[in-house]
Amino acid sequence: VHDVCVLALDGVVAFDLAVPVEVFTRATDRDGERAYRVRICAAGRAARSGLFTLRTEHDLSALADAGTIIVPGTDDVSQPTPPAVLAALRAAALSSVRIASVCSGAFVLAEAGLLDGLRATTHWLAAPLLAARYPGIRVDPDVLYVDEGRILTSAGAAAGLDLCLHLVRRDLGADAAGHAARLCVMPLERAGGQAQFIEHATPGAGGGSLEAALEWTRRHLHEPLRVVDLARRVGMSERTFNRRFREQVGTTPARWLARERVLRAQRLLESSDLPVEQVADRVGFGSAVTLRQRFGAVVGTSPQAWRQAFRAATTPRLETDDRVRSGVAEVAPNAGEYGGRVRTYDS
DNA sequence: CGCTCCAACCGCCACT
DNA sequence: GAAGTGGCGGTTGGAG
Repeated sequence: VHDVCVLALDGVVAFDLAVPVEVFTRATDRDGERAYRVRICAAGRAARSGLFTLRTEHDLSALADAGTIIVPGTDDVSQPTPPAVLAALRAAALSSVRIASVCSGAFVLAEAGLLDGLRATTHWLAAPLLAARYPGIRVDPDVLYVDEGRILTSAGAAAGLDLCLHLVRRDLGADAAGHAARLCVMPLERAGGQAQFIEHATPGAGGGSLEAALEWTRRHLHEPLRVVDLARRVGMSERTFNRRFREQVGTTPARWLARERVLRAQRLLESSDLPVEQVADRVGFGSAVTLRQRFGAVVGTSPQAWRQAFRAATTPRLETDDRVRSGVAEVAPNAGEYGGRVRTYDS
């Protein structure tokens, strides 16, 4: 079982802490078994948090054998992180562990020197401060999360949810992530590159929500779809449709569409033996070449490699744990839409 | 890998 | 005047 360790610092934001705890404790693999072992650890086994103090069974030594470390935000980024915590994080980073921050947790990673030279994000309010304090970090204040492979950062708390689901999708596949998302009653799983600001459609106002249109589109992914036609379907000009789309979804129609097609393809690869050529066709990509290109940008690996890693990770019951972990590490060493070497998408 | 072509996107602006 | 719409055209980037 993949080992997730959530680090509780003094002043930890309860919501940031709860999100990974809930997502990872509920996520299940294909056989319905819990896929993660989740621990909360804190220096001295205790952490203050606003209205309460949290006591836990694990101290910082738990970081040493974690597969994934999550660092939630704290309420005061001007407070220096205890040296012992920084040391434990640095030591852990030397292994193959994956480290992710939520919200202002990015400041802790930065302080530990783990973000130098990397792209990263944090809550939009704190982004300027992060950039000013650590010039070596390429701070992107506009995205929900940044995946640099072994190091991931996410924006405000709700983006932490998107980040956790993203990790589940990398580890266990699109189906498991979709299931986890439904447990959270998430309306849509958002891509990392989406804007932090999304104008929420006020019911009844103006042209109305695009949600129905998105749903229709998802059901017709396999058809050739052009933006003009989608706009016509909802009775808007292409120009207005583009505008509404950016406001409500946080990205452009074509990018959203490509991502939806990739996620559908990912599921098909997991659940069927269809050749890549046919998978491409079924999800509406013009060719297998196009599928491979887009798939790589989103998932960080090739369709064929994903299928094999997925099979290897889920079929045999014995030794599943190590295979999940190492399989992922091998397949997606720098995965993600925003992985350093992977072609970036927005921005 | 490089080339060509065209859809997609977006700034600008006139118009409701 | 404020707010929203949509057409135009230039640039970009994706598909083949």
